[in-house]
Amino acid sequence: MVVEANTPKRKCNCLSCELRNLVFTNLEEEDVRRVCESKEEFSYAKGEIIHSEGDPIHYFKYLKTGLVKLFRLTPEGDEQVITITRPFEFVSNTNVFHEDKYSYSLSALEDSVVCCVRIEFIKELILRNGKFALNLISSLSRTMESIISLGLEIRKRNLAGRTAFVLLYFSNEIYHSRIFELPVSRKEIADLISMSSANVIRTFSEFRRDGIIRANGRTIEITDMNKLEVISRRG
Amino acid sequence: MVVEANTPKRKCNCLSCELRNLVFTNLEEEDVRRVCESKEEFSYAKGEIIHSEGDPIHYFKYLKTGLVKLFRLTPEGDEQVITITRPFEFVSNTNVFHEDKYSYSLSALEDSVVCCVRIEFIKELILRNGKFALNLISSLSRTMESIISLGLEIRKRNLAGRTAFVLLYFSNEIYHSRIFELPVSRKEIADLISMSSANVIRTFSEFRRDGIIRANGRTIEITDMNKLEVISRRG
DNA sequence: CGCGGCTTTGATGTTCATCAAGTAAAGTGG
DNA sequence: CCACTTTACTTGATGAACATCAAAGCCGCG
Repeated sequence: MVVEANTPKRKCNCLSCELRNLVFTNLEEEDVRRVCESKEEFSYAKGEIIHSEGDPIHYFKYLKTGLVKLFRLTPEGDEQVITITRPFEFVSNTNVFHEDKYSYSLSALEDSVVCCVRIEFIKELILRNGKFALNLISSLSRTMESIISLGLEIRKRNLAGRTAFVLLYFSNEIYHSRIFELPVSRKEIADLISMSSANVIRTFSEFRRDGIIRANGRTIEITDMNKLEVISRRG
Repeated sequence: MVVEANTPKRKCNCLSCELRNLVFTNLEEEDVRRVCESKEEFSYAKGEIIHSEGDPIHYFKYLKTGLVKLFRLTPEGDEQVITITRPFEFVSNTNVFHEDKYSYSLSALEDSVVCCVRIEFIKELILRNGKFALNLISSLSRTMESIISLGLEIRKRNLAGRTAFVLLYFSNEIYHSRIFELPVSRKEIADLISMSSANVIRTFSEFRRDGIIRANGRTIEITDMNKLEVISRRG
């Protein structure tokens, strides 16, 4: 699953970027032009590593298109998945501003495009432009807060509740559909909710037997949304 | 344990505050003076609520002295403890900049003093002073990152590992001593590590039987640091 | 075609929550 | 200051939840 990064560069025009207002709001046109020239846009194929724990941080990154998985490795070598998110929800990594190395790894679950701006440049903008700084703080807080909240939601549930919660998460937050293609293996779901993969699979099977979902490989259809929500709520 | 807030005000001189460099570094003396005049300092007795989930956010707060517990209530009414921290480690709440109401409650585990600055004033400083903004981003990231990390550490361990981890956390991070007074009940530890209080107590008893700790009420002495670290590492 | 990784299911034992009962400790009102 | 109440703590017993191991099926890829 781990593919070595092969990252063709592209360029788009930041002035007309639909994500401009996510981070680069409140900038003069002149500054946007400078961001646009200095930025680098990297594409990653499904499965590629975007960066690894311990890599030096050079860029402020945000996800433009695709879907990514933030995770870390335990000393024993298994993965702990921290979050799985879409663009708009993931602005940069969590520790650009207080560390010089990444604490967590990031990989692409779907083909993804990541916009990278040299971190010194971002810092310069913060120093010069207060509105930009204020907006950036707000985005970063939102990103980190949603990671914290996800952790709490997982921690308070049992196996069935966690599994239901994750299915609803994909359905409601990621794909906005009752039918979707899981972007992750059963094992990765297990790594996200801190349970064994065998038991995640078993729970899927139970949901299937109870007519709550239809599951064919990675294709999932939620057939009884109410029941799934009940399980998630008091599981 | 929940005591209604009774909050005498005090004033100190920010120019000579030992915490000045935590947040209010890179400010002109004039601005520090303005912070100093506008700020309000509240004292809370052990057990008092500093603010509750849902309260409107008026202040940027940071802990000056004492020890606090950040937590939230589940719909079923039990507490989930998010973190327990000392000054320097806790700068404001996690969502001043992207919400208008608190997501989490905060209470004092020891007599505590909280410095409060009107949030509009902080925003004004961010707008005017880039160095201040950059430093603040760094502090906020550090705070949130340590919460995320704590959650991951807890999630990857079992009952004994979590209990050992928490004891080491108090010993190493909070009290810097092998002997200390627990600032929390067994139940609160259970709420932090997401286990039942009966089993936390049982684990304490096992540690006592195995000569790893001496526990007399809330007085804890770690007598076999190595063994506790081993349990924490692979529990 | 064969290999290796992901998935599935069952069997087994460990870990954990829950219930219950009892003790200690700490506040409360007379 | 003592009786009373409440809250925290403690331990055991029981069953439910979960991890682990093992075997077999499936699927994609070289």
